Amino acid sequence: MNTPLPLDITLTDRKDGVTITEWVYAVLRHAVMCGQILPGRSLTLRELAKVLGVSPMPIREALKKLSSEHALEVKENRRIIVPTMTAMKFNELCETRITLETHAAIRALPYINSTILERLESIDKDIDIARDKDDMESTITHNHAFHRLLYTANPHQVSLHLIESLWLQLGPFLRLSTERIKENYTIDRHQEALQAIRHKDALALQLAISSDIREGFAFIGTPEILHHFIQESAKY
Amino acid sequence: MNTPLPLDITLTDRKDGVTITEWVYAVLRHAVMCGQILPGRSLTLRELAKVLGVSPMPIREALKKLSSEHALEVKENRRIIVPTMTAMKFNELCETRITLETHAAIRALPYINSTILERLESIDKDIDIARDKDDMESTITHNHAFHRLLYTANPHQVSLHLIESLWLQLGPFLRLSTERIKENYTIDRHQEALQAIRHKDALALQLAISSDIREGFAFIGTPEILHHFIQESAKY
DNA sequence: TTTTGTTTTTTGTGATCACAAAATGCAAAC
DNA sequence: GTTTGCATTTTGTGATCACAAAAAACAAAA
Repeated sequence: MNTPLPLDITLTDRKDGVTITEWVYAVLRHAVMCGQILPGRSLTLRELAKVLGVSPMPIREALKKLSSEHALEVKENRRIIVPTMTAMKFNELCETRITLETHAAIRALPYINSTILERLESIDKDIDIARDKDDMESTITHNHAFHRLLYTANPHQVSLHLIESLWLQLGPFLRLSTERIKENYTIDRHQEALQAIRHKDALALQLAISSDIREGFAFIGTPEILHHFIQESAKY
Repeated sequence: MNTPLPLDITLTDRKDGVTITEWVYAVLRHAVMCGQILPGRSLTLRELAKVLGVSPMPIREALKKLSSEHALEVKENRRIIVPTMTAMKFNELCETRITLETHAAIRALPYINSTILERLESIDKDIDIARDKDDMESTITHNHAFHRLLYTANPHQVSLHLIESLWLQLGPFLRLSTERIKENYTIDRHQEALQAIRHKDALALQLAISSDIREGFAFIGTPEILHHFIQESAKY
């Protein structure tokens, strides 16, 4: 049998007016997004209910919601697991991210005013601070916030939830990159993106975003390293 | 108050091994996809439970799943409705469809063999037959099957469920096009797509798919007509 | 040691109920 | 006619329970 592995999940406070289901969803989503649960780990209603201190019902709804966003996977036996990964699927996810996010960025460009630009610059500073402190969880969160703010500048935008679904599917592998992210001295392309926004240069923005995404997964290095990561995660 | 409008939904048989929730989901999804429920219509657990002859529980799960795919919308008061539409949002949905589906088609192209090609040709014939019989529901279903088969030729494909989410969001407006689809003598671009596939011509395929999608909504004609449609649906 | 068959436990599904919040219906007042 | 206030009904949420299927644990046989 597999080791139980005690499920180290970041619990937040439940705000007023938030239903239990919504809170459970947010907690589990954050855990997946930040790679706190390894691929292949199976999740049961009663175990999570115990860990989060609620009845199985809200867990059920939250797990189902995450499953339909492909953050989790319902297997044939109805067991719910964090999806496993293949090198080809990983590549598809990255390429789809690039296609969808450059699309969203370009269509948001006309709506970006000075207020939004300032907030983007502010978030970019937060990312640098978090990275300097080697705070992985915070770096990921702020990085997502940067992209999210950019795309939602378009008030008619419909693609964010598609994009977030891709983030969720790649999430479990962000943890595996923790060790390598330092040695590789990864730097993002947000400065180039901001510059492109200031000049209202759609082509430059497209280039910046696609480079940002592609280089963000450069820690993978070679297909061999990715394959090693996948094998590693499959042990549990 | 609004008229109750008796909810005319196509009920199918429930196969063995399919859970009640899955069956309810399939039925409601098909209803939304084919525009059998008008935008703005609010759906309640107990009403649907009565119509489908099941307990409220599976309805609850199915509605939640459809909501997280943006096929339905959970309002602030927790009431679940078929989403309303704006002209700008409609446009965004179409453009996102084009971006995502051309991406999926191009990445599927290397995997299309003669077997798949034959099945695509077969489905295309089905579409023509259904259209000749003015069978709207069947035309829509076969058209989706054509696109779905094309994209899933790529075994590593991850974008289909994103694409289907867009189909679901546009679904409620397919019914509104029923009257106009005949007079406009709409024809699809599937022949061009098949030709491009035979020649392994990615650029031609991209053009065929994007034209197919764009012209598929040409019945909208002008923003004024779309606006009229939206106003019309808002009455209920 | 490995395999096979049987028992026990745990699992998700779905039904039912209690409850607070929201929607509705209806009457009195302007 | 229109608005305002209150009583009634209906709503989704979440807890609890029964149940069949799957998983796990264990025992007997090779």
